[in-house]
Amino acid sequence: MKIDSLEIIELEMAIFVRRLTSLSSDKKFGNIDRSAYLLLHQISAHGCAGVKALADIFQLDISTVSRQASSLEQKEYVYRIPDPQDRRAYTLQITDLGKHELDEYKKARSVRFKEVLKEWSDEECQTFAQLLRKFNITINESRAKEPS
Amino acid sequence: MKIDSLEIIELEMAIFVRRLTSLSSDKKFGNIDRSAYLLLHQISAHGCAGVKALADIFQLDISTVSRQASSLEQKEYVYRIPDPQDRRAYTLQITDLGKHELDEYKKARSVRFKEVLKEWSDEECQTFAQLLRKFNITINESRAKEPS
DNA sequence: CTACATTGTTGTATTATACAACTTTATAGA
DNA sequence: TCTATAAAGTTGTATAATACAACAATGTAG
Repeated sequence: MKIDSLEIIELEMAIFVRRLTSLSSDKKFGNIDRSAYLLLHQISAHGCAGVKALADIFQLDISTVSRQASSLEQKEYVYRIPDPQDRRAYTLQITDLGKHELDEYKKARSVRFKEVLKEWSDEECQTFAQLLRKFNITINESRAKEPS
Repeated sequence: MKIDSLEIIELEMAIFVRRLTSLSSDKKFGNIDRSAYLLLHQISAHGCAGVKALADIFQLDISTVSRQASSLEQKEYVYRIPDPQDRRAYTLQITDLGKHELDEYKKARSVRFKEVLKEWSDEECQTFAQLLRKFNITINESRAKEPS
């Protein structure tokens, strides 16, 4: 029944976050942490954006993203383009170095997941990938509808 | 192909952790956080255990678990039983109050997930639950084999 | 008996985060 | 047009979860 599944999901998600958190910090995979990864991925895949927009996307405080952006800028993984329309604002653009690091990081993570999932069948991996993606979309939608 | 799935999993997991982290802290669901929840669940479901054993299970530093345990003890969600064989050690036992709070917390989380997943079919929920559980078991095994 | 190992605690540092105060710039209302 | 308010970002400060190191008490093996 669906209720049973929900209870399993509820518990397993808590465990899952714990496991993934230690998996991620296990190896720092170079200079990038999960936050930086998501930021870099976002501007690399979906175009450059300002601090505010990124904070909205990731449901983080603007100040948090501001610091993450500074850190990325300091490492020269991104640079700022002033917004000609609005002199308060700017957008973050990924640099070649940033693209390179992002790629390396992705590769390192994929290697790790490949090893963890080496006994899983293709089908299981595909299904899991789809459901994870669907969950992320779902939770994003559900968040958008709610009184934040 | 499996490689493609792995790349999706790799990215979606990072997003997933971000989403879940903000989902969990969104509402503090009472007095319990994720760490406390996992600790309480562990000793409730799998019997009482000492700080060392719990740290091993969750891949946390002993000092971290020690503090979490103190915090739970202070809230009277657990109590300590000295180990008669080893006077350095003790085990943590859940109290009735602890059981109650654990239950409430589980319920609150389930309500939240139920809402997020309300449009999902029974089958999808079941499959997702199974794969999450399987992933947690897999990652646990893979960890055990490795040079920690 | 001595040396080493183990369980747990506590001090300290780090990291990711939020909130609040602030600056600069934009916009809307009188 | 002037003024009040809103918005984009930054920086100061606080908190929470974590790790590492130093330590105390106890156990174990040579």
